[in-house]
Amino acid sequence: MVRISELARAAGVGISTVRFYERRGLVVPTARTHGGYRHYDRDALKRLKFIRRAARLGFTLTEVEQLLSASTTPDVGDVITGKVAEIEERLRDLDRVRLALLDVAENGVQDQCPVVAALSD
Amino acid sequence: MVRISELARAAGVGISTVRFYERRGLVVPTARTHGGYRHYDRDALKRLKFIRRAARLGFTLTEVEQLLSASTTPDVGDVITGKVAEIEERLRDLDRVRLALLDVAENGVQDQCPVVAALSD
DNA sequence: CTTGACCTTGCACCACGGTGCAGGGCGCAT
DNA sequence: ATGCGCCCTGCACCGTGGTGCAAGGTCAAG
Repeated sequence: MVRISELARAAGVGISTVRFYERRGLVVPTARTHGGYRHYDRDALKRLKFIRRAARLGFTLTEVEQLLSASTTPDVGDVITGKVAEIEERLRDLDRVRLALLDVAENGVQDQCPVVAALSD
Repeated sequence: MVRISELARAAGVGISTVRFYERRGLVVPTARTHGGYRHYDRDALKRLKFIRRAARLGFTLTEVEQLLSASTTPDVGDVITGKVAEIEERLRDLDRVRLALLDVAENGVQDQCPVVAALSD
């Protein structure tokens, strides 16, 4: 059980950010002391790190919430099917950018910019 | 050569957004009429679509700028090497989330949430 | 039982990425 | 040359995702 400052430092985020995520329902303290201090277990750190990385991948906090709830909702299937399809599209797009960049690195630019072409259809 | 409204509609964005991207240097009109009207060629549409999709992938507009400039800067190599590495990390993370979701769909949640576990180390 | 570090809430502020409006000009068909 | 619709610039505003501050309370060591 750690206090908020320790949790925040471990996850590389600010204390205010942890509290902000709590308001959004994403990371809830396991317990509070008599005086109101938040206390977190080891899972909280995992959730925090997950949120940060998912957000970096372009998911909104609302989407992150859906991802987190995917494993606790009764009808898991629907949420997951949609999210997986979404993710697969992103994977395709990301990989196209990657390949286009490598193409530019190797062959230079021929007629039109391959990076732009990668995502423009 | 099309006017701004036609370009915007074709890309599925607002006119103000096109002008906003222009201020950021991302999409510049090919020409202006005597009276100041913007005119765009076919490439502009490709760039616009690229920007939108790259942004959806979690790239900031500054990063999008770097991606677009990757093919026109003199020392292409450095930019690209960094960007490709970045992208590969995202690909890994995204794919972990995808696999975790599929795992939940098939096996349900065992002890700890696999989706969280996917990105928490 | 005091002291200093850390915590609480509430609220204000910030940057990013747009979005919309006002006041005025352009361009083309009639 | 007169409409009508579209365009121009400048500026103000918005939602999202945080970040910081003030005023006060808590916790643990000494």
